[in-house]
Amino acid sequence: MQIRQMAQATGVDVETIRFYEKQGLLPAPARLANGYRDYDAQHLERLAFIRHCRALDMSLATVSRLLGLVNEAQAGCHEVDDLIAEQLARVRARLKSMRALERQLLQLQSSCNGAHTGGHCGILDELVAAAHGEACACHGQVAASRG
Amino acid sequence: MQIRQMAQATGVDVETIRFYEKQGLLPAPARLANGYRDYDAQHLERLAFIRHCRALDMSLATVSRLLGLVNEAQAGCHEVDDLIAEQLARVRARLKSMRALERQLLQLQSSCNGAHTGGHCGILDELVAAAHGEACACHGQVAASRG
DNA sequence: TGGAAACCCTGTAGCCGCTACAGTGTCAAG
DNA sequence: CTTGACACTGTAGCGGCTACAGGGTTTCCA
Repeated sequence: MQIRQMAQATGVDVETIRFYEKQGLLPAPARLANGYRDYDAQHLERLAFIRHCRALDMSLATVSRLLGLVNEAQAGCHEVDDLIAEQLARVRARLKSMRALERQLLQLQSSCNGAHTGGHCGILDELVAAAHGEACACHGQVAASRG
Repeated sequence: MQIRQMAQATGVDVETIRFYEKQGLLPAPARLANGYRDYDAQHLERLAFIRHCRALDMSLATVSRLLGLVNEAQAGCHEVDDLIAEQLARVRARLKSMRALERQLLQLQSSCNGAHTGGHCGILDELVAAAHGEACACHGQVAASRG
């Protein structure tokens, strides 16, 4: 199975597959006589596993740890629990700050008085005022970050 | 006002301030005889504005556009509206996918049967099965992305 | 006067997870 | 024999910082 077939079967970009190999997430496959990569079913499964974990927004480092645990089966079961719990915690932390963001943006949006033809823009006024520290709901607030 | 004082006044890292200057978000300040940067109140205000927008998770490109509109006042009012609305849309899209993620992780967590001493790890089994495409709730799901 | 600590400067490299080339080789069809 | 689609390697770019290296300046204390 050549790289394009792997790509089509999993929906993963060809370059991304090579990238995963370079990163040590996918083992280097056999090569055909012409030097082309030749994948088997195990590679396919592993790639699908990686993408599933990535869909759960795990970092490649986390996926890598998880892949290491797959082979140990029950030995690493507690660790698997922990990894998932950590991931959930990260997702929840981001959710929390995203909800705060949404609230703030809504508030900002409502500060537009709709009178676009004269006077000042309410949103800009709010933003500038906030920059001054007056009436600012979000100082000290940290925006959602990747974990 | 030297760079450290700016940093302390705004809670922004010194290196980040220089970075903003390099990116064209902060105008280059005057220099003292020894070559040190010498900021004034306008820089302080602008930096605070930038940080406020960043706290709302806007990209530096968006902040830049917004800064351009500040000077035009009412002329760019519609554009300000649009920028905020776009930002809100981005935040909401991410919120949506984050909520999906949370659900999936919870489901995964509950699939651990708690019997860590024998048999298989339920979470790993689920992940592997999902990689096969069986019982997978998240294929085609795109994880939260930065916008 | 001398030396250490704390600051300033510039420039560059690293982080993450890709993505997008450039430059080259290989293969199948017309 | 050419065209086009694929394959390969290697490197640079994205965003938003962060962290150096390698230098200069200022301040303080002995």
